[in-house]
Amino acid sequence: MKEKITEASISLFEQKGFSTTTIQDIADSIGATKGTFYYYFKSKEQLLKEIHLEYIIDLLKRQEAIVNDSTSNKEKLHAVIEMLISDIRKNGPRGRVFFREIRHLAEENIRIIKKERDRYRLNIESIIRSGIAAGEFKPNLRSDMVAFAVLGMANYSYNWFQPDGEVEPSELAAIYTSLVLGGIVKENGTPENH
Amino acid sequence: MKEKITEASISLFEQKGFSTTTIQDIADSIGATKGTFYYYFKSKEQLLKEIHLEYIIDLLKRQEAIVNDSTSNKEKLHAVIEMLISDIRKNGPRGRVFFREIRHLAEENIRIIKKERDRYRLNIESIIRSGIAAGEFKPNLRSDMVAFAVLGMANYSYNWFQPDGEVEPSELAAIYTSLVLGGIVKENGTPENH
Amino acid sequence: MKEKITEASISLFEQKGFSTTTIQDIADSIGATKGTFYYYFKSKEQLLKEIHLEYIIDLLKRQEAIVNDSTSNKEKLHAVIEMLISDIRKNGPRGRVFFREIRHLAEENIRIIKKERDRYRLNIESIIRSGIAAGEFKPNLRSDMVAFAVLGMANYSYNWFQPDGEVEPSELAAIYTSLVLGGIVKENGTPENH
Amino acid sequence: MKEKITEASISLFEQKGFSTTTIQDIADSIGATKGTFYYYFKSKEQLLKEIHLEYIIDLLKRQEAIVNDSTSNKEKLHAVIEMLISDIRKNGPRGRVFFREIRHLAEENIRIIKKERDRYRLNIESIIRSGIAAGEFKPNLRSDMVAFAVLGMANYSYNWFQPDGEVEPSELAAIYTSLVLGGIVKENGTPENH
DNA sequence: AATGAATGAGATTTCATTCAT
DNA sequence: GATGAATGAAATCTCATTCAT
Repeated sequence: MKEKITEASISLFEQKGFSTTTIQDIADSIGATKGTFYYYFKSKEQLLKEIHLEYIIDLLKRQEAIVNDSTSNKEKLHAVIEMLISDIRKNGPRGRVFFREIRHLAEENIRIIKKERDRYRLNIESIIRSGIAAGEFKPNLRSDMVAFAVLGMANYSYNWFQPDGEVEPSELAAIYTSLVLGGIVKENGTPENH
Repeated sequence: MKEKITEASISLFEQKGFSTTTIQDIADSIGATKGTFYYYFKSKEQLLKEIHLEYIIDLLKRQEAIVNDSTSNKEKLHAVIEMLISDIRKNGPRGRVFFREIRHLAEENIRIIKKERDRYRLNIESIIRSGIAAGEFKPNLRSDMVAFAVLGMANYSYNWFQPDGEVEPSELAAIYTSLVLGGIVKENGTPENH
Repeated sequence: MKEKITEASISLFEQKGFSTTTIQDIADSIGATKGTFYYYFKSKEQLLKEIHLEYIIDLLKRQEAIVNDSTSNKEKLHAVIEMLISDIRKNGPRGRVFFREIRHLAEENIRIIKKERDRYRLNIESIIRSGIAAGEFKPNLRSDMVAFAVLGMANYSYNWFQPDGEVEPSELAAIYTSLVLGGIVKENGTPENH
Repeated sequence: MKEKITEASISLFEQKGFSTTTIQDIADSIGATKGTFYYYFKSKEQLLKEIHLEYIIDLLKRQEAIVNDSTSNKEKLHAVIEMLISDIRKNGPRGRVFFREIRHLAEENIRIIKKERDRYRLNIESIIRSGIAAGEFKPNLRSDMVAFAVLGMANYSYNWFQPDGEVEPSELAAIYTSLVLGGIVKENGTPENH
């Protein structure tokens, strides 16, 4: 039941936004009563917090599994992008709620979540830095800004990408990886993208 | 006074979000009363609509000036990115409200704004397409996905970039343009980007 | 267990008041669940009723034992005051709940309790009346008002008297009896207060 | 209107108790809406606080006027008792709310009110002490306990005394003063009280 | 004897909006 | 132009109570 409430809430938060979704909406959407909601959650905010925590913790775990892999930094970057994008099919709504509604958490919970989110970003930055050190990437990159660029690109796809549309998630991941690695300029002798 | 209300509202919407900001908050923040607000605006939503319209119309106008320039597509892309990022200093808050709060407009207004926003995106897509046709960019690019990538990257900077920090807006624009044009991979014989 | 619930409830009702204390509070305070509460009590009000009844019935029984004693009316009055005050140590919380929360009983139960409470008061009044008739007390006293005065004095002590403080209950009872019997004015030839 | 709300609330709080009285009850009883209530009061508790403060501040002011009079301590005591009792006609309900509902204030407000209430009591104690020093009262009295006794007696009258009944307020005040000053015991040579 | 899940009714509070002045 | 009073609809949350197990 708690699961059911959470799923229904994610779906509603995604469609209408957190503050526009009422407890009544949530209760109605699963055929229960408001009382039931409060039996499982202390408050609306606590529900949001749980949604955020579950999301980022799972994402971090999977990301760190990739980072700890022994492949090249190019491959790591590809894998991280692919993970984010192919996650849209299963976790798109949860992701969108995560990106959009953090503001509605209490100060303290915002801090907790932001720390994890920063860790996620710093892991990407660290792939870039390792790649520079290993001679895989250009020497004078601002690894922090590149990390932000990758995140912006990938996160934004949650707002428009249709995983069941014409382009497959893995295709989009390939396109984005290629863009980040090799850019878009046509050059003589440019090797095929990966 | 209408101007004053708008500015105060943008600042509050940015900090607390549209639905969490009350008319009372707005009135308080300019030392007026709620009645005054309703003298200048029909409703809270109408204010939000005006904020959105002013923002996107201005942005579009400036973007289309760039697109109609006779420079190369590389340069157009650079100019578009630079415009977005250097706008953060002056219009950061307005931009953030634009990106985040569109959901709170009425259906019909959402449609109106989305049309303009799409036009903005399609203009970028069209730069990519022209560049491909002109042989400036790689031939097999998905211009739509590239446009989304550029937008994601640039828009996301509204969430973290400090225009008065260590990196100048034009620097960040250069870094991002370079990334999009030439990627991050170090290659023999790769010419310096721009 | 019923006993345990009652004791815990008295303590909570005393601290937080009847309507502010929840069944959950009661259950928590004895490490049980709300279901358990309802196994032993039909409702929150029934619990309050039992608390009231037990209290007043016991008090009445003890009071009437005193009244039926063959001692003087002065002594009876002293004994009644002493009983009330020395009861604070053991039954202070119950007494405070009794005095404060009667309003939350159902009409009918209020009537029942008030009848007993009145009987308690009328017994005091009757001591005064007997004392007047016996020439122990002043002839023109309003025995009803004197009874109210004694009750007010004694009951109020439930709100401030610390039985484990500097003054012993029997001392306070002596002070109050002396006050009621002989007043506070210094007079020539006034005998020492008992 | 604020006045109207306050009066209506006092009457309801007296009849049903603070926590059992709803904002809806209050609004209904003056033919207004809940919104109106919240236009004038921040919360239910703030209303209660204002009721408490107004009551005790007014009472203290009047009491201290009496205490600063140049009359004898006997007369002061009489005047204080008379003031309390004759106040029942006009302020009975407010007084009952004051005595019963303090618990529902927030910790901090309880502290504020209790300080004033204590001052009221200490003023009575101080009359007793002065009377002892002046040789008006018996030398070995516990002035603190006597003050509590007077307060208990007088306050309790708020619970039963009908100012429009057979006994006049000033009569009751005389009876109580006489009781406190001279007691109830019939003695040879005891002069008439007052 | 005890519990955990569920509920329904209602309580406090918030807030966009209206309107007479 | 501007305001203060008032409102009504709705939102979050509470809680006594029931009931199947």
